[in-house]
Amino acid sequence: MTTEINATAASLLGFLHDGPLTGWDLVARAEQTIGPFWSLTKSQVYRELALMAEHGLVTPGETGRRDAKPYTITDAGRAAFADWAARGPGEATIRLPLLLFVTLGKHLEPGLLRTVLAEQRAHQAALLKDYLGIRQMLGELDEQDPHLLATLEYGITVARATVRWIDRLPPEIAS
Amino acid sequence: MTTEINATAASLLGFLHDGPLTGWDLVARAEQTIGPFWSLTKSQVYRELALMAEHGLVTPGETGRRDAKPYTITDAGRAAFADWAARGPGEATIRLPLLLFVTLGKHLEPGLLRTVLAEQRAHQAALLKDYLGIRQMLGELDEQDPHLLATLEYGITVARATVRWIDRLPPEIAS
DNA sequence: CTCGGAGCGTCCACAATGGACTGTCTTGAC
DNA sequence: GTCAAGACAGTCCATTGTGGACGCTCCGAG
Repeated sequence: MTTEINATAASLLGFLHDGPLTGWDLVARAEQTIGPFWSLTKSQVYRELALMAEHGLVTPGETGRRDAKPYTITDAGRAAFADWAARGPGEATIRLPLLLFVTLGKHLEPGLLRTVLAEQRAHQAALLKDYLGIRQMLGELDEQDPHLLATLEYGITVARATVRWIDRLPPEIAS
Repeated sequence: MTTEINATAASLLGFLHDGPLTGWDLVARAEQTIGPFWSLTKSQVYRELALMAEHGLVTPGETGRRDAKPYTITDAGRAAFADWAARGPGEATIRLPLLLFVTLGKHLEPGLLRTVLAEQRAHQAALLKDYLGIRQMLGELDEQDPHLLATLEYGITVARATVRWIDRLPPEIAS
């Protein structure tokens, strides 16, 4: 009978499979790996770590420099993680204020939607450029974790698709 | 000095521009228009409606059949909406458990990721088919709100991109 | 040496989620 | 015609997620 954990806790346990990490590290790790596709806040991370420690899924180590407290995954933690994984990924949670702007376009000040779309296009293009840069770099360092690569690839795919979508919007919208 | 509202309240006010709606209607409306790109729960909607009524952004009408209580947007409500819109769309919130699965793939039972990806491919393909069906239907009814169309188009673009992404994943992942 | 900023964590108020629960009306099977 | 299933409409609560303020500790540039 393993402890039932939520997706947030599961993601932390996932990262802890690679070795002990502090809360701070975990936030950074998530940021670097799934970045925009898995939001995680400090508050959340520390809360879950404390809870998981209580349930024995994780054990805190000696606090080191600057109060850094590394957590190590336990066997129970690994079991809980496997258990969560077996239940499959849950529903996605998505809130895109940009799309809200688009669907409510009719009720916005004229021209506002146009401006916002232009900004977003620029933003997505910049993002895409970043991703491509990272991919290039990883290729040169011949870092080859296919899972990270695949996630990056998803970012590239979606950013590209978004830019193309904006470019093909009919003139009534890009008014 | 208009009341500062959050994105959720703003979305409700946006829909109310088209005429009075009950909380239930608002949930349905959101579902039909931005569907997967703007999550809204009942609890949230009723809470915001009550708050907005308190602030005079919205006025409740006579409760009709089955306790249905329609809300009408006020001038203050329209002002608050315009104000929110002028501040621009905020940050997107995204949590894709599928991507979490992919990046943590290394630590999953062998084969699990493969299964999950196959399911997701099917899911996205079905979604895409739905969207295309809706687009077709709207075309025939020559319903022509370009904003709704644009949102639909986004769904199509992303679903398609996702399917292609899955199809092109390297064999080490679709192991 | 010192002081500004990065590393590390706590805490809190507020927002969002999901589901249990309660009622009301409609409809269609019998 | 009735009555059960299920759509409509809303309340409430526990849990989860978000964002920022705050407070320490250390490092390094000047």
